Amino acid sequence: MTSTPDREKEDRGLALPAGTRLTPQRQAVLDAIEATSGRFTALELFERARRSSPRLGLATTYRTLELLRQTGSLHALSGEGRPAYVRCRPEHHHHLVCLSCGSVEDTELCATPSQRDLTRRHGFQAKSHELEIYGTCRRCA
Amino acid sequence: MTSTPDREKEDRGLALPAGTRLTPQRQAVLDAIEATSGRFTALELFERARRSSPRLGLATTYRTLELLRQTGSLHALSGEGRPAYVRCRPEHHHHLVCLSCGSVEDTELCATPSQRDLTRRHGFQAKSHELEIYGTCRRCA
DNA sequence: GTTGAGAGTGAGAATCATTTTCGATAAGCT
DNA sequence: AGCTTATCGAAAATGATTCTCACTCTCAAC
Repeated sequence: MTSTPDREKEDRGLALPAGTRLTPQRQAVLDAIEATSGRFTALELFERARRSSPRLGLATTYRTLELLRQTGSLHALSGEGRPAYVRCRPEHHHHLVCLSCGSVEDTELCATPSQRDLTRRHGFQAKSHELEIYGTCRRCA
Repeated sequence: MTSTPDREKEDRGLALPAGTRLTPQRQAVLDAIEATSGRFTALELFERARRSSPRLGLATTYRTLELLRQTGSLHALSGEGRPAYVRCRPEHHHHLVCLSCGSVEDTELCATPSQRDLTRRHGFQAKSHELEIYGTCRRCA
């Protein structure tokens, strides 16, 4: 049944860190994320996950969110407004944030200043970067 | 004395929104920001500003931070660790965040996906963007 | 100089998100 | 079974920020 033992914890892209267990509670949180589109708050997620796992605790929800964040399956939106989370791809990507409806979309499109310019102008050695583009999404246009 | 009446509220780059008053309390907060290098928390700023304006309230400090944020003179760092703020230029710019010492530097260097690609791939109309580059700064290299 | 409207204020309470604590459970290993 | 460790839920604790409210200040109009 287990094609790749190491990957048993993956749930269509939502991955927990290696060495952690996929418990029923965590599964309930993963399912709740699957069932949600766009951004969500920790509390919203908790309430949704609780429908399928009534004894789920808020702390476990936060703990699971943190695990998912570690694997890059989740991104915490910190800017304007209340804190929120969005599901995202573990691979390199950026975010298109709609100022009208608040939806967040992943994009592979990427551009950054060259390392050469960074070194020359700032003596800075880049390791990673995050780009958020604000504007109007297709539906709100 | 006032070369440009409209600019009286500017304090070497730290600008309050038009129509707001530069009160002694706000001046104390601005001075405290001037006297600080790198990132600072709201509470640190409050305590420093309070030295020159002992009756200053924490709420006023937050209110002033928000005003400065509105004009782009200040950036709220939300990512890793405790919330903090950094002074920055009101003009368009991005941030170089040192993963070693936590310092934040402004840069004019900028690059984003083209509007053409955004439209074609996502139907997204970009209005603004924010880029944070993580890595190692000159001093920590 | 008085006045009135509205911006601005401090103190403390309230809110909100998140983390910690701790005793109880469950799972995995031997 | 017996031991070890991960995980859990509930509740308290924490930390940052915002709100409330009564009071003060500024400034233009009288």
